[in-house]
Amino acid sequence: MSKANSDKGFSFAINHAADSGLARVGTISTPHGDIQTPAFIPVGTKATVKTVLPEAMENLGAQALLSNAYHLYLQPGPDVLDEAGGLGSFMNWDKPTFTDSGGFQVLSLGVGFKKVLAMDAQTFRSDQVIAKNKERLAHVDDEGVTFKSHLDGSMHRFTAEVSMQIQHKLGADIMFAFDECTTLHNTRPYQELAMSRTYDWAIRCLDEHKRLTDSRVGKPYQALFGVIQGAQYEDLRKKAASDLGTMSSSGVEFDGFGIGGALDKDSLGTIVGWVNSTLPQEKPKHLLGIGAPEDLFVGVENGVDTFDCVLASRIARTSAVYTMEGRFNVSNKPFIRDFNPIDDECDCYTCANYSRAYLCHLFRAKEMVAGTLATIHNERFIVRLVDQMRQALIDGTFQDMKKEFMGRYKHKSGQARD
RNA sequence: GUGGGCGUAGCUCAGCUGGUAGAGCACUCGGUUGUGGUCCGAGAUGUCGCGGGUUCGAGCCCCGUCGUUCACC
Repeated sequence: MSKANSDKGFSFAINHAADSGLARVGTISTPHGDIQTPAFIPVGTKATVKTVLPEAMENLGAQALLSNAYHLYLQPGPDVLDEAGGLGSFMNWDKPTFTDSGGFQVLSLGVGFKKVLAMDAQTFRSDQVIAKNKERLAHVDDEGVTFKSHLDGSMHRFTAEVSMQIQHKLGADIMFAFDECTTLHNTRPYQELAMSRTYDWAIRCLDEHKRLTDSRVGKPYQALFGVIQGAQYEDLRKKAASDLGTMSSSGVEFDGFGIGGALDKDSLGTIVGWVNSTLPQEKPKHLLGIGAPEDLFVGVENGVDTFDCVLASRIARTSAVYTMEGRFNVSNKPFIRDFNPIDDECDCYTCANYSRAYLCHLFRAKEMVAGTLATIHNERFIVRLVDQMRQALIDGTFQDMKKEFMGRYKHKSGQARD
């Protein structure tokens, strides 16, 4: 049992460590309540999980939500959320909240290509991830990032200080340091350059965080997580983890850590293992942007405590749904007359009340509740899967559970049943 | 009744001076990992209204015919 930072209203306790390896079960305590880890944190980028009401997110077991500083800065602006009493109050969510720094978005939405967080080698080779006639909208320098708004083209600039100021106004319980997210396309020298910037920005985030924490008297404590970069390189990842793991500035250190950047899907576990075995064991680790079922197992067994990912909700909006047998597109023709639930092993609201045929109809008719019902299902599926991993860790059956799941879960399935 | 226009993929239409057909949407199926409810990718689809003729060759030219539409009586 270890506990860190319990005097500030934020703490992390490890309740159970796996017999071997990095996996553990813990509790993150925040001013807005606890998060039992490992946990999947659904994403509500613009202060809403797209298509779903906060009550529904609570009912499906979400312990916290993650929003984004870049998006909320552009619209409606951090002052509005500050006046509203913070992100949670604004969106009627009284449980814990996270905000991402915007470091990823100023680049991924602007620099000219889609960032890819985890990819297989085949995808990497294809040209679909390469810029295609897109205007370069962002410029990175040692001080920060200058970028154009994707909404109206206006110019803006984020620095470590700006990101911290925005995130303090947004008021989430857990914030992330401003970092430079690279891709697998970047050269090793560029990765080193970006990592050294992220290091400098991490110090500046701690300094600004300390200044803002002291100046915003009476506000609930907001925790700050440093972000580990270093791409696919073992020495860079371990150096980043070592540097940020021991970093202290203005008398404060990071409350936890995010693992970011480009990750080859096949080496996800290896990279996360390098990082988590180097970082201080007693602090929580968040794996940024990863959430495919098979990747969650790999993350958990390599010591990840929390995840966030848009995948479940994004694919839900275009009709892809998860089941224990694999994922499939419920809008496909075979499901027009399939009156079974999406997954009859699922305990979600959608599966309890609606059929594949109904969802198939809603998607084909382009009705908005299609996205709502599919998102509720997919978010429940992923939240529950990680909850089950947590229980399996406690029971000492994690590897059995993983083997059983991976044996059944096929990426392509979707046979209609009668 | 007379004159003109138009009949090409399920829909709306492109097809230059003749070389056996394309687009968008729809449809079928993939994809989407710190969210631009977007987008990307792949695929299927035609007796070019019908019947003759000219030509080596006709969706394109000629004749007839059917349908449709407009104008004028």
